Amino acid sequence: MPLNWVQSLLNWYRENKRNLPWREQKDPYAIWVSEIMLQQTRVDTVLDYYRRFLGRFPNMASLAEAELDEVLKYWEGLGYYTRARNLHRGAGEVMTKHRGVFPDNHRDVLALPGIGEYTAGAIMSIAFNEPYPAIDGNVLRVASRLFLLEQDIKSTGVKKEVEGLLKGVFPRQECSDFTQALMELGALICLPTSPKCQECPVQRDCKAYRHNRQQELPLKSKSGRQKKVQRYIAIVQERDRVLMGKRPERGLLGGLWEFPGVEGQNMEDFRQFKKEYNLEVTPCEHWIDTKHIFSHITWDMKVYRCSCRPEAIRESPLQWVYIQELHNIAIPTAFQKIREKILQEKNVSPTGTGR
DNA sequence: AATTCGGGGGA
DNA sequence: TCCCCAGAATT
Repeated sequence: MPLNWVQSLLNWYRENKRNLPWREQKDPYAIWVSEIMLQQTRVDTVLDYYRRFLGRFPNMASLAEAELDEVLKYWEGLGYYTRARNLHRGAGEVMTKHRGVFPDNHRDVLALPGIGEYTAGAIMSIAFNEPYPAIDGNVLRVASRLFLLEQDIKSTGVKKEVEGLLKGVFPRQECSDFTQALMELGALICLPTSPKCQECPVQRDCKAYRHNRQQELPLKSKSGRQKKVQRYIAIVQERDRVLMGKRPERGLLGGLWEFPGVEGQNMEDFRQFKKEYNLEVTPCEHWIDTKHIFSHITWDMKVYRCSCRPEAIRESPLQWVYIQELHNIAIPTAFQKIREKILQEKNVSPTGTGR
């Protein structure tokens, strides 16, 4: 009697799984951190962040006691910064509501901030070995081919269908490996384009392969186009300090530091500084241009060295930041080039930065 | 149900 | 260029 596809998949996983740092133990805290980092983020990108983060915040208490700004600094460049905020807040909730012990039931796990259906399922199955499916992009792609699901995989109906199908076949003693095996198959074999069906452990059970339609699946609705926005940025320096602002907690790049700037069509929009920052600046020297591409927006940034009246700064929400401190605050990738140039200039000509 | 939210890698 | 990635929260 041939093995069913679940056993075949499990056998393949145990032979071929990658050695990843979050697979070296079953600590729910460490699994939690890894799952949050891996949301919409590739494994290769996460590896270094994960090691540094766990080195600094090795357990729930250390994370809960840390300052949010330091957590954001460790998240700098990783994107989706709400994840870091929710991770920090979640650690606080575990300390106060669960006596510092990560909850081991689905309801309480799902209630933590930043944890949705996928992450709750991942933690319950991987860390606690319980039969809760974790349906991510990989699993949806694998399932759409394995079961020949011909609807948009982003629809809630397909997710519910996959959830039901997986719950029906969960190997009760091997939930942890099963969840990870499905994702590993999607990451290594059942690729978005040109899947490696010849190496696939469940080829025999794959409906899409049987009908030679694996290239057509999964079906997915198209995403919108990206907008282009010009952004004028003012670099205001005096001696060894530079003017910066902290972005609001909510919204794009929430809670991170930025060089003051406004969106606009032309130079005249520098006047908007008065509205947005309660600050008047006089653009004087065009410094550099830089570009940053987000998922849906492209920032074309025109950067000017500026000056302003000292009293205007006191009335603005902006703050002077020592240039040395630029290393210690969280600045989004969009502004890294500007930061580097300021640091470079400071190091190269320590006496000649004044005008 | 549709948008928002980062950033990087690959076709 | 566009899509994709161990998605969640908001509207």
